[in-house]
Amino acid sequence: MFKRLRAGARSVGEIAKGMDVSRPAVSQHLRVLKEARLVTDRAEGTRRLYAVDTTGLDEVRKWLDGFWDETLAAFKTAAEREAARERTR
Amino acid sequence: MFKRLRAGARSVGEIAKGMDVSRPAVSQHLRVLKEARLVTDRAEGTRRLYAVDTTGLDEVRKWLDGFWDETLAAFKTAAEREAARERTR
DNA sequence: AGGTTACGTAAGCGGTGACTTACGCAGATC
DNA sequence: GATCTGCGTAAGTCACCGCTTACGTAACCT
Repeated sequence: MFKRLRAGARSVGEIAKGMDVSRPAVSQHLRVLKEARLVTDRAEGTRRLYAVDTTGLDEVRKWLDGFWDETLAAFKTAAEREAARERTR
Repeated sequence: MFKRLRAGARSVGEIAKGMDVSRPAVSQHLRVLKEARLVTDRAEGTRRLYAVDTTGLDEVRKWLDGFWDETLAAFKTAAEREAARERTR
């Protein structure tokens, strides 16, 4: 779903076509993506175009960066402490 | 769970203590983390120490980097195409 | 106005995943 | 050898998630 939207704005029907799920299922997915600020929607006639939303994307990116920083930092200190413990044996 | 392991090697009981799930539940989680190469385990007497595995961590990191590259690239070209379409109006 | 298209939403259902309890087993301690 | 500790695993239960079907609605068309 998200990979399809990366290529540009798409209508619900276009997204659903070619996927092995029904159109309402796609709508429901788009709703949670919208709530997560990962997509935006705008009406165009009877159709409804969805596109990726950079705001939520940036949030995810920042969160992940922080996660990696914390993980690597914690792992580094843990490794150093482990090495120190090894040395005093 | 993973955040606890970041601080260093922990036994199953230590991890389970303070969490709102039972010890067997923690064991099951650790099993899937182990299969995903995200943790390693070594026996120490009757206890079993778990620690983060950098190999699986690197794989995740690489996959995420590729995902972000693809996403941003696709989004960029989509935005440019959108801008061009706007200009010819 | 009537019909068609494209969509969202409610209702209902099945499968799956995460948990708990119960049990078995290896290692330590005496 | 007996017991205790720490753990993994099997079995069973339950809530939740994602899907489909059915229906209602707004915008376009003639």
